[in-house]
Amino acid sequence: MPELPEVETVVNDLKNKIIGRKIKSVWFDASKLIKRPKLAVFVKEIRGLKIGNIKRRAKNILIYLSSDKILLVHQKMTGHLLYGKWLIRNKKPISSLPGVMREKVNDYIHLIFYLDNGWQIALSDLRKFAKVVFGPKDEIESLEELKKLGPEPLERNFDFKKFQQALKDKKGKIKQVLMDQTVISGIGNIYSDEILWLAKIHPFRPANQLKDPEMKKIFHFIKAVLKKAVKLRGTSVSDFRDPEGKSGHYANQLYVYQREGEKCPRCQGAIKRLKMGSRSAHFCPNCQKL
DNA sequence: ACTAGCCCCTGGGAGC
DNA sequence: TGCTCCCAGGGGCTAG
Repeated sequence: MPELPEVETVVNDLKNKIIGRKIKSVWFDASKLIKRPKLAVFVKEIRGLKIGNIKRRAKNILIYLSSDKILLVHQKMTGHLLYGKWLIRNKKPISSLPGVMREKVNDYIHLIFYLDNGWQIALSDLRKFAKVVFGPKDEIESLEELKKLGPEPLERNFDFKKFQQALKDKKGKIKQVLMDQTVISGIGNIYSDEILWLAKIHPFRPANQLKDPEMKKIFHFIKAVLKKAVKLRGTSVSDFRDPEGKSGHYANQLYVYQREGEKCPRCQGAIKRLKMGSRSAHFCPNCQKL
């Protein structure tokens, strides 16, 4: 599932490929992914727009277009933004790049933007959770879902004071607080598990009861883990792919995520998985005491 | 105003 | 082999 490092990878890759290109037309077969505006308006208004900058905000991808428009894409669980060439056969996109194996994810392409250089940006999504929103710049930027987002953990001005401030009054379990996009943006289930294991903090600890040194450790590993994951182009443990369909390399750096029953790399104890709401937390009960 | 929990969705894996 | 059931989970939404 794409978290900050995966989305950052996608944004950086797309920057090199599609800035300056024009969107010629659109194809789709799952209109539910396009939340707004109405389909007819979307198809009509996006045609001919030129791609300016591309930015990441939390796990959202913001594609700035001419005419002061923004295309917002959230990949949610299984969404991929791909750059390639596809042909529509029997209403399904088939890769048309010579020598490129037809990837499984291509069966799940539900939206294609045709560019003026003959290439395409495609949104594939097995579970159809992804979200696409298009509209005037000021309208998109003032969407509640963007405005309520917490600070970006990798930004230089996100210092320990800001982190402390963000955790203050948060009675919830630290893992859930780390994943709360209104507290800090970009962290999901995988990296929260890893951060807390490295910091030796039990995922169920109430956030506002953490001592300063503990908070410092978490703060340190938030930056360290996310930076390293960005460098390694993300984690492909479920099915993250970059725009060329390639996997990230952080998966073999994982210490606890999806390693239930395996030995803790630090103390050789057994890694546990506990339900936390509708999510699961992976941790070492020996290293991470409640 | 908060939070806990359901829901969206579909493939993969376990169990029989 | 083939069926059923459970699981993965970001975030929007609702009920309490």
